[in-house]
Amino acid sequence: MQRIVILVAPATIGMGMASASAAKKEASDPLVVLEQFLPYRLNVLASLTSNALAQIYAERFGLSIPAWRVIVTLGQYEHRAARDIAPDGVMHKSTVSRAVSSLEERGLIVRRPNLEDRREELLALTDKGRAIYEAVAPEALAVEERLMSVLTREEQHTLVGIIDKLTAQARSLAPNTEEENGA
Amino acid sequence: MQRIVILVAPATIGMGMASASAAKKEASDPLVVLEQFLPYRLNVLASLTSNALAQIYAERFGLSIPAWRVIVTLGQYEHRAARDIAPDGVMHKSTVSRAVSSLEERGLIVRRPNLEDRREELLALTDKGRAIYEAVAPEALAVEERLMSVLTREEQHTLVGIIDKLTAQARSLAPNTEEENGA
DNA sequence: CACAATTCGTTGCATAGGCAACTAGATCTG
DNA sequence: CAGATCTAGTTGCCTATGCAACGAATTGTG
Repeated sequence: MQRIVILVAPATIGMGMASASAAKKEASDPLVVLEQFLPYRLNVLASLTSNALAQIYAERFGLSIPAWRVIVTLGQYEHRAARDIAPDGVMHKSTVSRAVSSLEERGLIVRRPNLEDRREELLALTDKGRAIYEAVAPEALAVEERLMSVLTREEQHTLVGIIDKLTAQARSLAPNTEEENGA
Repeated sequence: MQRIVILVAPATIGMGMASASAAKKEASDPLVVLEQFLPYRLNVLASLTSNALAQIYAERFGLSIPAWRVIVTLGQYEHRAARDIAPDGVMHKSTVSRAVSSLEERGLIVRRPNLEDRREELLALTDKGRAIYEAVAPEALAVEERLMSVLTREEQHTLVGIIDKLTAQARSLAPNTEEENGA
């Protein structure tokens, strides 16, 4: 089912607002139309998407989104320090720290001090953690698959390039903190 | 010295990734590569984008993102009930309620009981509120403009269609309540 | 008309997560 | 080597916000 956005042409200036339907009347000259504002649309899409996933992570595997990101990263790289969990600094280090603690308590990952640099600890999945990883990953991929299935091959390909470009640009527009900037 | 964030732009699986640390060995067969996982990428992009905007809203105008959404909606529709603020149910009603209270306290909007249905209240910008709207809206549009400027015309056009499709699909994948956070 | 069900909006509660201060360890400067 | 500076990770604090219960008003059903 397609959601239809009806675009109403700007109303004439000076129309009375007496009737009840006035509540939905457009202003004379809206500067911004929220439903067309790209950052808003991106947020709506991202939220819907991660909510669908978060539901799976939480209900079926007891994982928060930060925890999922730790798990999947450790499935990807056998050993990682906490600071390398969110490669692009998307998660605040305190968020990672708490996710790691919680996963360790549940016995899904282990921390081993790095003898070459004792500030950091190397993380790795336990067997139990790997089992969860192997159970949740296909489900996550299936959701991604179902999402993308509404796009043509060409659109899928284009989208990846667009996201690359926009992400790089968005990064340059947020001149913020350089490091573990939360996002 | 300064930590360098390495941006890998192309979507192709990175092999020659110049890594700073030795602990980046890839696992034998990662099921999911986080940096290529679409929902993750969408979240990163949406977060970066709304962070850039949130900074403007907050620092220059003292507005939270929910407050901005209320303001821009009232700039678009002269009178609206609170429940129609987030047309697609992206904001939880309690979030809207709190944003509305805060904006009213600051004298940026007024609430008027709807005599035809006294459960709801109609909201409207005050002059002060409209002034802020007229100041912040162009800035928001400028950010959107700068974001989109890295895309070709065709990509821009394609993107809108893609977001429409993906949003509709994401909605159908999250059958339950459609409340959402934002940013 | 009475009463159940629904809707709008508010609020108490609990939790997530950003921020900043802190500890411990490493690195850089002289 | 000593002190300054930087980095990894933790934690207290605080705000934002989802949830659910609630009151008030409306609508639907008999």
